[in-house]
Amino acid sequence: MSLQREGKFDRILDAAIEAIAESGFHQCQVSKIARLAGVADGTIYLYFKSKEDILIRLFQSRMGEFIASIRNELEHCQTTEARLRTIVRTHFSYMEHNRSLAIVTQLELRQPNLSVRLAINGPLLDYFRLIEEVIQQGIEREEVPKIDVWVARQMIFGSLDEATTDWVLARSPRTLESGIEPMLALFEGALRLRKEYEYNRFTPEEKREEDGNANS
Amino acid sequence: MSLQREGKFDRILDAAIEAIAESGFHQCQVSKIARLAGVADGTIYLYFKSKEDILIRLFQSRMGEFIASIRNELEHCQTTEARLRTIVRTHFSYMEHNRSLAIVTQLELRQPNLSVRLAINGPLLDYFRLIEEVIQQGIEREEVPKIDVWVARQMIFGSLDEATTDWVLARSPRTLESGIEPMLALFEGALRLRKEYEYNRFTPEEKREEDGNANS
Amino acid sequence: MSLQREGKFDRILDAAIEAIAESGFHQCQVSKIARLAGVADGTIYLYFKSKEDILIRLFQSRMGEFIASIRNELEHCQTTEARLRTIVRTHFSYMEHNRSLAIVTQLELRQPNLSVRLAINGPLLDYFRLIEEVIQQGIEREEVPKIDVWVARQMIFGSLDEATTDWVLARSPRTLESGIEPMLALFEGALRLRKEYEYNRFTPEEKREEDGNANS
Amino acid sequence: MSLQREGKFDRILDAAIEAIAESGFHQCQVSKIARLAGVADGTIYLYFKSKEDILIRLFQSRMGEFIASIRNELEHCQTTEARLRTIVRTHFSYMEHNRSLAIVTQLELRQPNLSVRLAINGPLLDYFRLIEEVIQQGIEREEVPKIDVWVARQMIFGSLDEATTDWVLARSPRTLESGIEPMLALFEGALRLRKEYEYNRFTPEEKREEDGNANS
DNA sequence: CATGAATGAGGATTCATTCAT
DNA sequence: TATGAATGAATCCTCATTCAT
Repeated sequence: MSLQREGKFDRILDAAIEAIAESGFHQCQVSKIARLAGVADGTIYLYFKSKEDILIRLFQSRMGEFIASIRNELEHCQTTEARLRTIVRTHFSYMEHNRSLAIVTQLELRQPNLSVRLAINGPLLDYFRLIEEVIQQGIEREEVPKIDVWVARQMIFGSLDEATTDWVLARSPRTLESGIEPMLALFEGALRLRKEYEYNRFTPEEKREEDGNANS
Repeated sequence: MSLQREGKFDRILDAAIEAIAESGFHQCQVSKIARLAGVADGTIYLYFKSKEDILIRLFQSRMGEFIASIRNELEHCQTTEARLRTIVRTHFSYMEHNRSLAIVTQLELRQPNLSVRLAINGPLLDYFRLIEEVIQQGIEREEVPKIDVWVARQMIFGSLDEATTDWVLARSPRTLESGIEPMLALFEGALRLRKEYEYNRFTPEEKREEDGNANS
Repeated sequence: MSLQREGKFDRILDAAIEAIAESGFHQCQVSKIARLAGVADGTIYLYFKSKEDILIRLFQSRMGEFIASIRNELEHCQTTEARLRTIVRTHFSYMEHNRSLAIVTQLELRQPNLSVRLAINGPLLDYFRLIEEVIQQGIEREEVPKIDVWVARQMIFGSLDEATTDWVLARSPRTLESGIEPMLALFEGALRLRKEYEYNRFTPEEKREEDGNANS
Repeated sequence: MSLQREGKFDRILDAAIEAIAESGFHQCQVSKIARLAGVADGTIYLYFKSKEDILIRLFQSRMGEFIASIRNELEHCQTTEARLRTIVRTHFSYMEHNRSLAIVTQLELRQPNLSVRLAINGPLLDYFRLIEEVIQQGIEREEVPKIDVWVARQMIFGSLDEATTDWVLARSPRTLESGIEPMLALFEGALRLRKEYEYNRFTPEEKREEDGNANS
């Protein structure tokens, strides 16, 4: 029963992503989502409080997965460089492999609507915190000089977000993933990242390990 | 006559900025803008094609001014560092001194609506081009290594935009202008900016000049 | 379900006839029709595409019934005289017994609006064809000399229509039905109708039969 | 001055006929009429009370001319046949030579609007009276049996009107004037018109005179 | 007389949401 | 749980008319 519930919940969420990506949140009627999900209009309201709630829960659910998967990958990273690389790579490839979701995230979720913004804030602040932790850790590990963590986070998230929006709007014909290395290089410069091998040149085993991660 | 026309055009635009910033574009009735501007509802439509057209022309007009003023200031800059500083400083202080406009720009203009996006694209691409020109010039002047100009622009604009949105949403209690120096430091690192005095250490007079500019 | 649907469709149509006859099509708000029909405003749009569509479907529906009932009565007529009488009598009595509909038909449906005219044309041409068939048949049966069928139809329909409009506008205090016999006499003269008894004076049984029909 | 006044009055009227015929009364903005007439919007209101007043005065003016010209021609007619012929011929050829006016008369003037109808009624009743007089005179001169004058007028006007509307709507490819003779034949039959030569076969001079008129 | 910029009333329609079944 | 027919709130825009010049 609960499984069936979740089945329908996710079916509606998936239908919503496609429908909203296709026609936009306002243009997309609840009845279209219902049709795509194979349920009656009224059934939507057994799982979601409102149309807006679909958008919010959609973001919370997918963004939660996204952050969890980054956190998981970060576990295996030894260096700040590797951590940054993980963030950039995961951000770009996740978006590139979920274009409909990216459209919703980059365009439709930018609703000037207060309640949407507030609800979105939660997962977004989680992501911000994650980025800030990586920077903070870099500072503590002395890979990064004492910089303004808040502003650095703005830079990192803002850059990733802008690149993703550019790609969604097809402002350039490039793939999103082709931006990983150049973006990473900028971040490393911005953070004055001292690479492991630069100061740890006598512990080549660490370096190798890290290289492996970096190239994966 | 034409003067009066322009007077009314701008009065409506100013009224729209306040009204939209206060209640949001969709929630804000045309009659509210008319009331604020001190004209009849119908008069709006002598100057604008539609409610949406107000939003579009608003952005085009104010963003045009903004870009023109940056371009003007850039004329007087001798170094890439000074140019970057001009961009960051002008961006942040313009927004901080026009909070209602910033709200409209950062929140209301992010309409997922296609025709709005298309109309907004023009001035936005102008701004992108301006940033890219600064970077390109830096490369040509060998102040900046050969980097990916497109991605660097994404970083710079994305960072400024995210910082502005953070400030508008009051995600932090900081002023926007307090972010100028830290953000600039990040950009300089990202671009591996070779400062004038580093390689021109024998022409200290230039350095002083540039410093003066930077502190203005 | 479908029965309820039809029930509501007709209730809206009846409400529309009353409301439009009372205040005119343009003056009559959709919400007034909804109120009269006992449904919500939005419900109207489950059954009709637009306010104009109500007017069109109204004519198609009622004019369809009207033509069908004439066609049905014509089946039992043996002579052209009887057929003409059926047309005149049915036209006048139908209108006289449905004054609101007549008002809509004679006044409101004369919208100079193209899409209304086009939609109305269908049933109207049906009626024209019906009249022309009666005349043509009269010619073939040699009750009527070879006249211009098209012009004869114009005369018959034009006369009936004008008389109905006169009555609707109360240009005379007469009842519409009091015009049946005089109008019929004119038509018979116009068509030089050779009455049955004139050339069939030796088959009085036919005459009687036809008289019976004519007076029914 | 008064001449100039009339000049402008008529220019506006002519502009209105073209504009209304082209786009319909409701679709045709006052400013379009003003542009066509070469005057400012406000000037219209120096000559007409309202937009509706244009329509009304237009009909009164042109219909007045039309009726006057028929009355004038009727003066020279000796027989009812000649008079009927004059009415049919003048009606059809006037309309055929003034198509824009015909469009306005047959379509746009059929406004379900009460004040328009009332104002139109005047000239229309004049025309009705004119027709009725011809019939009445026919009865008095014993060219026509004692028939219902009111209904006969309905038939005559209704037929002419319907034929004109058919032509305006291009329901048939025929010219309007090709309907003169067939229509006249129908009217003569309807009125049981005793032609002069039938009962005056001993006064051939009258007959000749009338023939001449009839063929003109 | 002439202008034309300014006025402001007025209503069809959509679609998220409900609730009887 | 699931349905889907019914609900009804909420607003942009047009354009005839005015009146200061």
